[in-house]
Amino acid sequence: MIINNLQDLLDACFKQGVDEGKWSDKAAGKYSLEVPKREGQGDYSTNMAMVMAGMEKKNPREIASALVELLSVDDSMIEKLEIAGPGFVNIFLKQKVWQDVLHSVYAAGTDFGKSTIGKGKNVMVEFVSANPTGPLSIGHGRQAILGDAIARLLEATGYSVYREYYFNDAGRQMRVLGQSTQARYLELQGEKFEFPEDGYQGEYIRDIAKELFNEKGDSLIGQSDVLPFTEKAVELIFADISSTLTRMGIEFDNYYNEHSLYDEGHIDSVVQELRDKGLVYEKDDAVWFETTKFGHEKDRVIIKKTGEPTYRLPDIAYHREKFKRGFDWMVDVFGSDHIATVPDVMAGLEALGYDSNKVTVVLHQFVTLTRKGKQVKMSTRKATFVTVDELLDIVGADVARFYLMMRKADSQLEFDLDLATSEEKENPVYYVQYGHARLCSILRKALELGITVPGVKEVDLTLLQEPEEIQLLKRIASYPGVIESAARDLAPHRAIFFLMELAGDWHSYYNKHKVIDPENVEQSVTDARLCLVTALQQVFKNGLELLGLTAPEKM
RNA sequence: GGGCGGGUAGCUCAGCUGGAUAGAGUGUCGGCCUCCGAAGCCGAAGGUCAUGGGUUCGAAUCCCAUCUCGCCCA
Repeated sequence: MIINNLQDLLDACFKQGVDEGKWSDKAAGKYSLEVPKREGQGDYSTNMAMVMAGMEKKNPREIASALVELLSVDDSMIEKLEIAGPGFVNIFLKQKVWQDVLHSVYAAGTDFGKSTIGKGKNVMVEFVSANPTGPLSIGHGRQAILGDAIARLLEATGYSVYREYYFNDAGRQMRVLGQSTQARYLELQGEKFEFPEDGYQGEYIRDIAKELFNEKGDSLIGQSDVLPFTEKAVELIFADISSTLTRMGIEFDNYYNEHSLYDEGHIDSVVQELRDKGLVYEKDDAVWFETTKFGHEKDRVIIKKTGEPTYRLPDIAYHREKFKRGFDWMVDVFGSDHIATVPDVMAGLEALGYDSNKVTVVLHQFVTLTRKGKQVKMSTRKATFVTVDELLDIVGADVARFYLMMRKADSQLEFDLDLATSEEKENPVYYVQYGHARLCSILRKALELGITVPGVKEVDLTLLQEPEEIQLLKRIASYPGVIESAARDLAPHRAIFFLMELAGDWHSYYNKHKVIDPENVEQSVTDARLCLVTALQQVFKNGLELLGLTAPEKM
């Protein structure tokens, strides 16, 4: 990559300065090389002179001019050097550097943008992990898309990725689910029924009851055990969830049942192990874990006096299993309402001798849904929510995906249903996809006119020198770095922003310059531009598909 | 009361390890199709980066305090 080459050159110059006694090595690693925000400030810029000025007690501009002297030895990349402002050294590169980017795109093809920084490492991404109590809500949808996008980015940077969905189909929550289903079943047949006070009121419970009636008739009327109701509900709800995930293009490698932690004795063994290490004690008939030994303010109960574990215990046990299964890195994608469990799990893992730094938790804020300018309150229990399925019915998978990964996880995400459902509104998804379709359209046009698209080695790339062309080439060149940074910081929204910027550059170019125009554009220029178009199409496609979006050829 | 996250243009939000004159989309206003697709482009207006201190060559970014919104825990 261009910036890497330049960084190497800069480092070499810094070292040379040290060797020649121009300055000390105190600033090593402290200076940076970045892309200036404004036009006219170079393709790249370094603050090295300013960083050193304080340390060396010298005038920054003097240091800058010494640096410029060292840098100017290079004549392969650098066109021009400037000292500017308080002591920036602005570096202008030769056009050829940008034009040659097309060679990289052609050579890499569908792999352009991918890297190998994660090669040889196994990472598990745990996400969604919704219990089977109802259809996926928009909040789950955000998590599903975010988790999947993170997984895709990690794959693109060379990691071996394993997607896991963790769930619990036992306990009080499930009993209430069964009771709710039973009540609807009885109601359906005109029998007396008692709806649980905190039961699930959604319409889907009635559907499950109907299904149960279709299968079993009235044979369950006298049934006192709720188990058959719970089981049917779980079965149907899971089928519903997994079909929703499939619609969004999400597949898991594994569904991990919390219950297996009990069956296989992992819960007991965690308690035993903590006890052996003297980190557990009994008080008020409950079992406590001494989290204060890990810097927490108070100890935590792990087994209540009823004998039931608190949620912390299975969470710790589950994560210990992840370690035992040999993952080098574990990424957990949770809603911000799970924040409280995180420190406890981390303390548990430390207590058990594992390195909790290998677990990264991505917490995302909630999705607020607005409809006709008003916020829609969401609750699974009361069923006052829009499901992911309904959303997909309305806007389709591409729009849903795009919107749900457009924001960084830390920000609340406002999903305006009116905007998303209106077909007249302009939509950033279409803006990007249209960019791709437009490229395809030009290539179709070339085909119609009998113009063959030349290979990148057969054209004169120096003919790509319009400012808009250089801008596009720079944008293309930045793509691999964007993907790398998005993966490193688990921030898919950066890839989305890249696509919007790429589309913006392309649409502007399109409106100003013609690719195919035999009367006004030289054949050699058309050839070079067709190569640019082909490369752009590749980058659009790579970027869209990397994020699970489609790249339509026509719209 | 404690913890976490947010507060940047009318609205929704970017802004990466501190950098030069603050960014996009949308909305508003004004232009552009005899021309490869107008789901597009060009231009204009719009800001005390919540507030007050601090750190330094330099702060939307880091530190402290305050206000405020959301989530969680007692």
